[in-house]
Amino acid sequence: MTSRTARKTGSETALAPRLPAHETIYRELRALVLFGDLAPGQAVTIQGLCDRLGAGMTPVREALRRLIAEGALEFQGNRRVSVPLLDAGNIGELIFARQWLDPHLARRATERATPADLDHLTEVDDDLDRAILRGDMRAYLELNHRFHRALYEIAAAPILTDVADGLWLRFGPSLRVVCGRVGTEGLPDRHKDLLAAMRAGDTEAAAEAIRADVVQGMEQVRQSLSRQPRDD
Amino acid sequence: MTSRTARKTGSETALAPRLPAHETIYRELRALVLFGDLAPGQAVTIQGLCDRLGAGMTPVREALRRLIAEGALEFQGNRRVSVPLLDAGNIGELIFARQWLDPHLARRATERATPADLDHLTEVDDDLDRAILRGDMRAYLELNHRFHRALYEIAAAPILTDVADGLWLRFGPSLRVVCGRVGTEGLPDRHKDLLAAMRAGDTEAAAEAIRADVVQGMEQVRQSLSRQPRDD
DNA sequence: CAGCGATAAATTTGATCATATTCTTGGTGG
DNA sequence: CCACCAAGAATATGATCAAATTTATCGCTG
Repeated sequence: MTSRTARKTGSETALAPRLPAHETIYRELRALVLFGDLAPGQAVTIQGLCDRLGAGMTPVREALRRLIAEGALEFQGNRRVSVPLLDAGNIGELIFARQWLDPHLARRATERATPADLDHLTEVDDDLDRAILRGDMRAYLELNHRFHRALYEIAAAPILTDVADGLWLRFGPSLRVVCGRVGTEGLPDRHKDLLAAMRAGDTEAAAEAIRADVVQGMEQVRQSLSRQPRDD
Repeated sequence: MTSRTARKTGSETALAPRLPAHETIYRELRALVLFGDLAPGQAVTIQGLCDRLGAGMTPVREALRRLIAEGALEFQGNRRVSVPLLDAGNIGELIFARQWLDPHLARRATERATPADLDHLTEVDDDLDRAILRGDMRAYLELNHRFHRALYEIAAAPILTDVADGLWLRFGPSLRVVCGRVGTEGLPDRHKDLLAAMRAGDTEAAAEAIRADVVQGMEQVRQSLSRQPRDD
């Protein structure tokens, strides 16, 4: 990669290596969508985001295009951009896709995981448990995402990981809504089973554990959505 | 998705659709990638595209962001954007994904297809046959894509269709390279089997037909790629 | 004296902004 | 109730600034 930092004058400002503005905006907006700070159906305007994020409009426009392309936002009318509202059919598609993708990535991850990888996963899952006990929903959402992301990383399948990331962006907002209704009790956590299977090198058990985790979570979304499809 | 027709303008007449520039640029660039006019590994610059397409840089930038988000282009360094070069692992991922996605969409399409849908598919496939006989590779690529696209449309699963579109964008350039070596003979065309199964309403036969078609085509790509992974 | 390497300048490219133009929309008056 | 006008939002242009790559020159060494 671009490890050419030694070239310049010795001013290493720690963690601010001049990240482009559109990249920053993109990540902020992505987090806003992924963790439900923007509710499904909520409309956004370019200029509104310029104010909210204190940025020029060009970077905001580029970030929006990117998120629209990834399915995180929807280009509704000629004028409106909003967070997509999922119907039962959409949820069905997402369940189907994840039910296939996540187990496959879990199998690959099980085959390739190093002890350090397993330690890292365990660490994230411990944080996750603490967040659930604390009742901290936002932390739960972030850590649950981080756990699955870490699994994808281990699987080392860049294209499938991209696809999985896109799916997360699509059901993220709805997941937040569901958690708002259900609370942190009863949240799916088959991660212990998964970790045990991975440590034992049992690929099929790992795949089944993640499948159960995914299906349980997504079915909650489906039921919650069908019970009350519109909610502002 | 792209339902941006003029709503109530008095003078639409299909002459000046006033399509936004970034949308036009996006479609041109997308076609360039999808049908192999940009070879894998080829680098593009924003300003180069501004010249090539005779457009301002803002629309080009937005179109590029979109294509990068869809995986059609790769954001290599801090400065380079290029068509991704696929390795054997990437091809494996794509084969796996399509082997799951396309049959599923074919099943749904078989259940939902109207006679008019079947007629349309048959028509496209006839054009496809003529293109193969003619040895017209570019037409083959476009019509093959259009055939699968039409199948996706019938399946009426917007999210999965988006995912499938993304996969096409990723292997499109390599497909062109392969066809350049193989020629139009020996190209996969299990479309007849698929159409027969769909007419009979046999969902499983349809799924198997499309699976065979996909796997045969993708395996050709894999073999061609592994035989000569680097080619400038 | 020639070749190699490094540094510095120059050119090319990318990122951002301010601004103009167009299109939608909503309100008002006939 | 329809048409026209005004306001606001989004699109698109060009200029400007910053960064990186490339090239050329200079010094050092063999």
